[in-house]
Amino acid sequence: MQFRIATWNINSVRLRLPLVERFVAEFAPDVLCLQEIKCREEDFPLAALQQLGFSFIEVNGQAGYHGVATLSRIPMTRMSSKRFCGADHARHLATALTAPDSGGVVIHNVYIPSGGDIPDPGLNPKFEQKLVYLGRIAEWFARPENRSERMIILGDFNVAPLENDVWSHKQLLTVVSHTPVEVEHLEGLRAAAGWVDPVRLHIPPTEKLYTWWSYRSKDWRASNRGRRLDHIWTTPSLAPHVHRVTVADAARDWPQPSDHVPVIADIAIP
DNA sequence: ATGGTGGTCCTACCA
Repeated sequence: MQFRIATWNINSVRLRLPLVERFVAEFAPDVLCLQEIKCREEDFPLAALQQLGFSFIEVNGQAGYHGVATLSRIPMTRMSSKRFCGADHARHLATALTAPDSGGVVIHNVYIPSGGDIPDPGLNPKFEQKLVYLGRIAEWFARPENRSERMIILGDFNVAPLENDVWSHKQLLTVVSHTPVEVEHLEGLRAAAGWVDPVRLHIPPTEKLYTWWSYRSKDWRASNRGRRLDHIWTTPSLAPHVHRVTVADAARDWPQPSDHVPVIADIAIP
């Protein structure tokens, strides 16, 4: 079985429902993981998204901020929604594909805290919370009972780990999202389950690659001061079966865009 | 060096 999975920080699913519809029409994902839906479950545009063919939809939402949702055309069940940093934030949703030929793939859709402006956990509680979140989610995946052979973790990680994941490694070393301490914490999460980054297997680390461009620039493509904040990782056994990856950067030019663009992986389940 | 934009939901807070 082959399927296409995508992650997209949508920055309000209600406001940008037309963009989700356009993305689905143009890119036909079988599984779509959204972050920053910014609504409660009861306000989620369920019927409109079911009409796009997603018969299986799970939502972990809250009013106004954060929130994640996982939509699937393939049979899928909800597993859990953890609060890794203690705060009452809707930032995680685990589901599992249940179709017999889907390999029982477990999908962790995450929205890691942004971390505020000052990269010092002593001065900035938001930065501390980000590091705590990364530490706790790593601890969770380090426990064998929380792992399985075929897993995907994807979402807005709010960390650009590699030098070519940002427009200027040197200038962003002290900017939240690319500081060494965040990169170390993200590496802790990666190592906890032996996660592989198949996006960088397909697009080599020597190439610049971004998934986010700030709203605060006149011409995002001309200035191109982007960062790769959105990621799709798989367990080692799944990584060789990711046969294509796409960053749908055209979506950054759609009307009233999100500041993030979708990242897509095509996976053939062995 | 600074301020630049955008979403939620009514006043700041968050990104």
